[in-house]
Amino acid sequence: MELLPRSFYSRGAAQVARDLLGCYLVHDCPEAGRTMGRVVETEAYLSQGDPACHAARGMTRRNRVMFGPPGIAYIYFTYGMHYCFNVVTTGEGIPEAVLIRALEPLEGVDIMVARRGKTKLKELCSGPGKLVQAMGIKLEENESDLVSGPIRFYRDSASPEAKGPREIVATSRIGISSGEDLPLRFYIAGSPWISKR
DNA sequence: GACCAGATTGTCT
DNA sequence: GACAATCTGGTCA
Repeated sequence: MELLPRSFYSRGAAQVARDLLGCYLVHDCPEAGRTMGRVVETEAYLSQGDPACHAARGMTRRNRVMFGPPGIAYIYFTYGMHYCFNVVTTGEGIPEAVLIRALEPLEGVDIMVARRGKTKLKELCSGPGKLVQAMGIKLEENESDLVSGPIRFYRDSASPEAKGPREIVATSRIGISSGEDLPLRFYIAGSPWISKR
């Protein structure tokens, strides 16, 4: 397992979104322990020509993290009860991010079950709000460093099969009311762990 | 399975 | 005051 370096995030959000598929998201929680999942679904939000991006109308208190350096967590609250976990990409002053939409649960499944109150494995991480709850990611971890903080991404450097997913599908994003035409949602073809077909 | 309404509150105009 | 990068549990088939 190899920690993704800062340079991984210093690229355009669409490229990072594709390359994160098949990587491993790890959260080391001091209280509950470690949880880990494999990224199977992502969405990119761009700084240019993307009305659905939070930063499309300039910097605000909520989205200011997107304007900072890449490799930082952007976590926000929405719909009055859910959180979404994003990765800031590209470069300082260029507000782009990748939303993590679904994971295949791998480690600490018992912890995820307890946090989610669901026993079906497919109900643990098959959606952006669900995986935040299952992984125990908290709003306080907004702006934390993905290279040195409690939330990190790894890739499997050993197995050639795990170097990348077999096939990536690009479709329109989910849950937005503008920019629906852009093919910026990516998932691993045939994965049973994604949020929707 | 598909479709739909309701929950619930921070953020921005 | 409107709306949100969602989830859940209900109905109907």
